[in-house]
Amino acid sequence: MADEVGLERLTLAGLAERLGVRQPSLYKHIDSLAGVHRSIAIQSKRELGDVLARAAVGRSGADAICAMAHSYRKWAVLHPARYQASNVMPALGDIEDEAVSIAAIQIIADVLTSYELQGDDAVDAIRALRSILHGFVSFETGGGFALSADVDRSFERLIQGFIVALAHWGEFGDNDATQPTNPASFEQPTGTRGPRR
Amino acid sequence: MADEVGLERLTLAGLAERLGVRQPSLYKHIDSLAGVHRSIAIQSKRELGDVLARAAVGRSGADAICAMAHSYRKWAVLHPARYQASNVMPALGDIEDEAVSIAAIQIIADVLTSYELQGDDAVDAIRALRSILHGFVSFETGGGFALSADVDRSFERLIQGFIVALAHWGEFGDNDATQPTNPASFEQPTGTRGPRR
DNA sequence: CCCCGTAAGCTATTGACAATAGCTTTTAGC
DNA sequence: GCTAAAAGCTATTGTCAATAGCTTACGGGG
Repeated sequence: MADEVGLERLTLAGLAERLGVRQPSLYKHIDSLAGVHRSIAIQSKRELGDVLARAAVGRSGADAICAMAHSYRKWAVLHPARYQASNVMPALGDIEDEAVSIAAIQIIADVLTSYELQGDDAVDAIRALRSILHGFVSFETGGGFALSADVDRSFERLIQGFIVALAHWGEFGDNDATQPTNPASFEQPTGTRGPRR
Repeated sequence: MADEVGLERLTLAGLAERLGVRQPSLYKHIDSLAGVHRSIAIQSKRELGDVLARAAVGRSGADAICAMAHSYRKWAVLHPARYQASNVMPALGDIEDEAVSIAAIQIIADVLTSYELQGDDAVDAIRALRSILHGFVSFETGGGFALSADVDRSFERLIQGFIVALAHWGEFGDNDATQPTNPASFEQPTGTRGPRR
């Protein structure tokens, strides 16, 4: 229902109607609307993480980045509301949500390991890749690319550009790559922090 | 108020209270909540466009891209709700909204003209730059960059990476740059299309 | 077979909020 | 000072989330 009508127009009234049930009856199965949003977010993060992991298996380097990027985009376009939900930050102290959030981001981080970036260099690369993917997909799913020019081609270009930039990654920035590694572990999704259920 | 409480928690009830007025009195000045959102969006797009234009004046090439990117990010971080509003797509046929949307995107396009990209090559570059900026800023304003690593540095890295990729722009993609130019003219913001007031 | 506990549904109601109708007060220009 | 527009108000409606409290369907153990 979220993917059909949009996350913000997912109402309990409408959901109950679809289920052939009165609205208060839903509360035998859910906590609140916020709880539903949280469930969708967690499920979506898990799904996206799985999709990305499956895309990257058996690949490395630029090949892995490419495969993952295309899977990311495809999944997001197919499930726009779920994609949106996957970018909602966990509520403070929501351990389960935090876990799946980190897990999904870790997949992206892992794909970059073959470039053997250290410390902040790696953090920068992960942030860059996440930004690129999210930015492009946001515009695409939101209808922000109105021109007739081939969107597939634009995306391919963007990814190839990132791979080129990665090859030169050490050449710009202050290059004080002295921090510990495993840098992705605690980055988070974006968006307003989810309510505490 | 939007920047303080968030765009989605901007209520007419709350707005009226801040103004020391009863909620229905607001309708002497506004059409609807959707109309308020539209006004915020239009004003925000205009503001962002002006900020970008001011940043790029007197510069060209990588210098202009850099200056514009940093102004973009700074404005977005200072006015998160307005930034969000600036990415809402105009309602179908909303000429004024469409005009300011295109104008803002045109600034970004203009900054890339010194690279003399033709047709789809230029469209790809504009889409790439918009994606990069929007993706990064979305994560930053949404708290998506949780690690302690320097966010300024990550952003600088991302922009430098894009500039490097731009220098190699002809080397990847199908390179069928045969379409007419002025490619930004009708791209649009992202997000769900705004309601018809 | 019945009893009982639980799961799942229902009606009624409340409170927040957007929106409209219709009336009254302010205020600015002549 | 008069008048008309601007700006405010109360009262009300409709949608939606949420809670309270009751009823029904069902399955396992005595």
